[in-house]
Amino acid sequence: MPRRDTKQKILSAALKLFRKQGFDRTTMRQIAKSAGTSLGSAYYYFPRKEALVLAYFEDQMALHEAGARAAYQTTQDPYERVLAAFMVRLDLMAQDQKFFGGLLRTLGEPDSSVSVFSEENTPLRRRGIAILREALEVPGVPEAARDDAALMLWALVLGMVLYFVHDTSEGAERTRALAGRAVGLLVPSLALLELPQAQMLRCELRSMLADAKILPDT
Amino acid sequence: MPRRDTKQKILSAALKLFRKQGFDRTTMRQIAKSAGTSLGSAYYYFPRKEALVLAYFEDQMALHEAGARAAYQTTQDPYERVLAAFMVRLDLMAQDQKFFGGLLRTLGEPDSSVSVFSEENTPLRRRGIAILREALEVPGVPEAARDDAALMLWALVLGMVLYFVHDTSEGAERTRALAGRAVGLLVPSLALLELPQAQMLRCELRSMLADAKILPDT
DNA sequence: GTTCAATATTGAACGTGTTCAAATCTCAGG
DNA sequence: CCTGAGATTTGAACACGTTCAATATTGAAC
Repeated sequence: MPRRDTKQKILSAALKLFRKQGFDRTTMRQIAKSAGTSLGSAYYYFPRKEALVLAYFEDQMALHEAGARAAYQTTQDPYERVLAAFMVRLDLMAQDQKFFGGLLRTLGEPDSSVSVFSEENTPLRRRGIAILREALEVPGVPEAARDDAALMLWALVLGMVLYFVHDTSEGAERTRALAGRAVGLLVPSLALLELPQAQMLRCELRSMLADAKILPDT
Repeated sequence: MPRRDTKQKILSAALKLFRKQGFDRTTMRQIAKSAGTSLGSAYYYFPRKEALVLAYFEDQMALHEAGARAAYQTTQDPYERVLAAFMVRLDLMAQDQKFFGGLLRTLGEPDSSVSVFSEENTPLRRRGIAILREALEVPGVPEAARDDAALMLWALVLGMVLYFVHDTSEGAERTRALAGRAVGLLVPSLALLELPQAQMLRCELRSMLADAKILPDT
């Protein structure tokens, strides 16, 4: 336990305020004060306001991985495994609807260090894709299709997050239902990716996404 | 021609500056000055900085519609028609890569009047979906699937825009190629939407997107 | 020309994200 | 204990998005 736990205090304070007031209505000054530190100190640890949300998202990744892996132990059905990964993600975000939009603010900033799509955050994307790929490591999914399927599922998770921040239903039940249906549509189609006709598309998709720095170079 | 054309002057000045400097690096003060008006005046016409990009996007919609319809005259092939709609969109955006991220900044703000997903901008979304649906009004596409297919294609356009702002290739050639491939994959699959099994999914998708205010209520 | 309601313009001011030089703290080494 | 390098904290200041009360303009009606 480090003597000075400032970074964690700031993040905790931020999350509490974000949950209560939302991203935009929470000021960095409030966060610093609530954390018992200065405004400059908050910026020392988090370069931008959005970085707070991103840091939280990163912290959650470990929980997501653990939760998903626990669920993977219970079933070999690809649909159920993928759905479990989606639901764990949603469970983790349950209290966070008011401020997860903050994560989306930087989507269109190719060079920003706090964009999910930035080069800096390649490891984060890699992990997000990897945990979904693990769901597909079962007999029902062709080996050759797993990488591309994981990528598609990752994009779908992003779409789900976008939908989630707009969802006004109790317990985000609409998001859950939609995710369930989307997964139910997509997962059985994975076999199509193994077809020879899809081969060229798959290679091109991967290379293009890598070039746009969305995917790690392979 | 109105005596005072301030709104248009501000928008023109903004676009010129955005193209040169990008969205974030262009200040409202610069825009107002360049338009020969005051900062407050700029805000009189555009409630937020992002509203400038949105207004431009709206203006482009008419051009998009015209361009797409012209292309639709030349072919009855659904793939070609849909692809044409996508390419017209990209042509219109060609000079705008540096600032189209500004349009994405508000994606995660459900209540913001300048979000593409906001209730205020339902007509805009409706038009975007409608022009794509027009592409599908040909014999090769089942009538029952056209609405849902148009919706999916609209989501794909959004994904394309997201990819576009990250694309570093000359003339956004990568975006073009990816769009071509994606359309080539999706359009032939439209027949699947007519299957009885897809019926329930389609109804549920529509109702959910409507409830999240992403789709117009029907 | 005058009047008046509606519209448009203005610029000072505010709030907030962010910056940064100065000061302080920490800890390992002597 | 002292020293010094590196890390951390600080708060004043800056820039910019945004606001808003006061003022000016416009155009229709008389």
